[in-house]
Amino acid sequence: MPWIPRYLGRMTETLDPTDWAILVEVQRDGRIPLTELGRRVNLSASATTERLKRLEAAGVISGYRADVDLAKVGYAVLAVVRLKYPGNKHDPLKKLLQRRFEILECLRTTGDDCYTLKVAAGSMAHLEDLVNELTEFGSTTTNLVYSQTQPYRGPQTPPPEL
Amino acid sequence: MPWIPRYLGRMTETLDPTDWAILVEVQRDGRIPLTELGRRVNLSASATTERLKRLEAAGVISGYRADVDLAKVGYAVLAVVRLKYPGNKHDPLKKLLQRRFEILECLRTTGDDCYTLKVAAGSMAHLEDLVNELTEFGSTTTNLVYSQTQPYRGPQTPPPEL
DNA sequence: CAAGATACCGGGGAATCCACGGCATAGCGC
DNA sequence: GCGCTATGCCGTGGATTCCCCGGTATCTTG
Repeated sequence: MPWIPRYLGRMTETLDPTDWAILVEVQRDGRIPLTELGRRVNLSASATTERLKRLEAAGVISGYRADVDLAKVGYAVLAVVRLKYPGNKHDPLKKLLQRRFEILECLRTTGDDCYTLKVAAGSMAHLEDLVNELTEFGSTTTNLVYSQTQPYRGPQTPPPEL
Repeated sequence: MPWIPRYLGRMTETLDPTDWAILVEVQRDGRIPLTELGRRVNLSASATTERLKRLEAAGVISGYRADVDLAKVGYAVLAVVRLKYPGNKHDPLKKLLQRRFEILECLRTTGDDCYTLKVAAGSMAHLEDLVNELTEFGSTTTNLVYSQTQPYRGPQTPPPEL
């Protein structure tokens, strides 16, 4: 293992292959015991613990989350809504995000549509009600999701040098 | 607490307010100890364990994941790419998903653009390289992400009756 | 070469997880 | 009403895991 100095708190961290192996495993199973994790990455439990703590302290791992099946809890409809947002009063939208938990994700982007939202609804009527409220902000474009060809996965390797 | 019969293995589960409280907590912190979780939802540790196991067995909780900060591991650029996909040979795209881990998510949707992808890149040159490869399948529309106004969050309440 | 820093290992006490049996209540059949 | 069963909750250990400690090897620095 080459010696690589670590400088914490920086924008981008210096991660060696073992760190990446740890990240891959904890992204796959966030509740894996540290002894098992150590076995997977060929390290003792205590060394694995130190690396994991460092990754958490540096903010590389920002937290652990349980993954909930939307359909199983009653959200049968998933949709992507793009919102063309005239003007620059963005506070009302933030208010809406705090009230409407059906909005699962909201990305501000370049291009004609200022925001791209991922929303979940229990029925088409529910989705219509939600889009109605969004349309008060600007024009919307809604696409229903057939299936998640690739459910969200985190980064698995460092980005290539380009 | 009202008595509610439970039927596992169905498309949608019957969840009472305590189940939802558990879901909210484990989505916020997937590594919370069961004793602490029980305290939050006013239940003993063993009762909490049984409910959690049931939710896992029923597939309501599909797994636990560590959340990795993309910028901290070198992915400075996040983008939404919409892909207009002529024809119906979808296998090559699946191959690409297995090879290109920069594609974090892929949704098949209704509308003019068949697929909506979320991709991460280390630089604009890297993103260009990636979009070039996607353009071989069909025409693409790329929007860079300024910021995640609302990072992904799971469902917090049952859907309203509409 | 000595001093400091980094990364790893191993050990032992504390906390957690897990499986068991017991208790209370709701629904069901008689 | 009266048993019987099923469900949900609790409490108790025994096994596992976590967490903090000191010790060692290697590399950097002066």
